[in-house]
Amino acid sequence: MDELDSEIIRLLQTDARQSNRELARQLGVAPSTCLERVRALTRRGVIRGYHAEIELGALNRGVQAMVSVQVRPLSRSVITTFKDSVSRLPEVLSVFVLAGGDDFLLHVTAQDLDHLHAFLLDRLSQRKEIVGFRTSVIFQRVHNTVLSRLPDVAAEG
Amino acid sequence: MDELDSEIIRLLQTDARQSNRELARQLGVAPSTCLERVRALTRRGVIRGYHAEIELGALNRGVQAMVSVQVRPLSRSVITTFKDSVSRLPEVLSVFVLAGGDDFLLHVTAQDLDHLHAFLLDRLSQRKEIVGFRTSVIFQRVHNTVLSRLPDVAAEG
DNA sequence: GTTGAAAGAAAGAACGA
DNA sequence: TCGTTCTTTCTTTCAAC
Repeated sequence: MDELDSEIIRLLQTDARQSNRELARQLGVAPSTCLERVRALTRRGVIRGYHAEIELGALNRGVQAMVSVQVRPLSRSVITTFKDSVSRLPEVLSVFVLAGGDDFLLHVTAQDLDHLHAFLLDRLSQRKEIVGFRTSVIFQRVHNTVLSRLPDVAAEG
Repeated sequence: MDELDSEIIRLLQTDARQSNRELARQLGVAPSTCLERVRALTRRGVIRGYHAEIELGALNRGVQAMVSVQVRPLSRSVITTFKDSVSRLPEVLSVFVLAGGDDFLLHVTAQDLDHLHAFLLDRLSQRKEIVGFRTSVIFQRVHNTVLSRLPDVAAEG
């Protein structure tokens, strides 16, 4: 992970569809060098994939919400089963397994508030392992799609 | 947004770097047709961009957390200023503006727990508009990178 | 809106430094 | 590890359907 790798990662996060030639031109290296670097990054698992970002409204997903969930018992099997089945629901964008007060946080989308409500009642309330959940509608989201490598220094204190 | 558009969106969410030819082949249409559809989707803002997905550990971001934040006063200027400045911090992946008990939810990353702690103390605790925040470390995340269009039907009830 | 053909551009592999 | 060259493949335009 030298400077060149970091730059490649930055450029591909910004625009994953630019050509290898264009990438090489911006980096000031030969296309073959660039291609080999990208392959090595992919082989090492640093680059996990390339995804188009789609406007949620166009996917009939005009409403977003965060749902914090508590389940019981807190056994491995209950957590795994809940995580796997909930992440397969089409409304669910992300499932976060948390430490602390809540066990899960679900980032969900729906066509509108009626559909969100129906999702909560039909898909969550029915589950026996859920002992409580709390829903917060999302007014707005700011998403950083380009992440830099954090400096590799020790924390203070 | 017909069936062909939906399929293009699905395929580009799965792999944004596949060639237009390959896309066309999978859809059973001519490459020129596919190219024109992709352009139209981009022009209409349905396709917002193409991003490489990078392994967070490679970016020195081995620890993730969710931070729920309450700010006061709840004025437009306080909310906007907070949202804008926090979203510019390198540790912050997403800022969610919420309805309900908490005002914001921050998805943050850090090199380790020490750095996360330092971030909370140095970047959040210092802010005068924050009247409280609660941090939950993320054990695990399941992320759906391919989203289908939700069915366009009325909710029950 | 969709297609196929043609020109130009890029990818991918081999090889050498 | 990097750059050059060459062959194959792809992108993109455009006239026609």
